[in-house]
Amino acid sequence: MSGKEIRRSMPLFSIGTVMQLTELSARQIRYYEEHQLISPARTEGNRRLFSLNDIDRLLEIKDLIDQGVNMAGIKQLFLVKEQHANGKEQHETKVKRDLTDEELRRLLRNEMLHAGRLNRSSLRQSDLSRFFH
Amino acid sequence: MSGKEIRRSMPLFSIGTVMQLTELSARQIRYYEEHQLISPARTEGNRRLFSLNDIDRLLEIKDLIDQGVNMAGIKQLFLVKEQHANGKEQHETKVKRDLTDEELRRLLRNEMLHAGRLNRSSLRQSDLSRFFH
DNA sequence: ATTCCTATGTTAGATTTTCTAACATGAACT
DNA sequence: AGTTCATGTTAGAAAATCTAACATAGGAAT
Repeated sequence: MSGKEIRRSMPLFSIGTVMQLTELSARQIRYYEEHQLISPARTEGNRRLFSLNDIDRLLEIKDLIDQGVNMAGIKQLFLVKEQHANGKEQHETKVKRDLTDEELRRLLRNEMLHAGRLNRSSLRQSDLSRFFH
Repeated sequence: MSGKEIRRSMPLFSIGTVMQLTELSARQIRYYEEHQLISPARTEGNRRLFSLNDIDRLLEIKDLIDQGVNMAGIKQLFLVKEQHANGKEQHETKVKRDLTDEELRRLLRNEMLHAGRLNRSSLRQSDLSRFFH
């Protein structure tokens, strides 16, 4: 169903509402956007408008940060996840082509440590979905 | 499920969002509140915060207004509906006790004319629910 | 131990959004 | 012609949000 996707990506929530829903500060939310972990829509007057997907992402981010993953790690995890969702097979090579050795090591360690967590994070993701209907 | 009720009554949306979702003007929304057709929550700073239920109600109101029902009529219809939902049997007598003859006639006519519509309105009501997963 | 970096807090000033209250108005009714 | 209803419009105030800048605790690197 593509309609579902549309609904979930519809910009509906102000940052104030999102703060309460996620228990993140405005500063944190903006910082995560600055690091391109989310890309909320904007009103004509430049105020952020968040979708359900944005909120799910923020909850995932919160989770990952609790487990010690940093911005770069989260970004890569999202990339991997996206590629996985798209059923691309060459992701291993493609994703990691432009990483330094250092980053690569850190990433692999994170993937090891938190492989199981990621799935839990997906469950957590549905927490918010369950809020609706 | 009472959890569902809680979710649907959670104050989440600013008036700007609701305006777009319902295609009603701020003036209209406030006017309907003034006539107690909705009772949105408020932030600490007194801004309105609407729930999914509020939005469903607004869509119903819009529908009824399109069919020529006025504020008083809509209020009574909501009362009847509520009573019906609560499985009260004496609603016929109780609800209409304090209506003038005139109002009663108008109400009955509306109920006749729009009995089928009201159900459609209930379908319409789920339009928005479908927005969320 | 010092320095650097990361994630977050805090503050300031500007801009947008929303609020209430008041006045205006066309349509329908009396 | 005068009312009432539903809505538009305007004005001024207050709240929410924005960006940018500076501050800082805790870890990481040197």
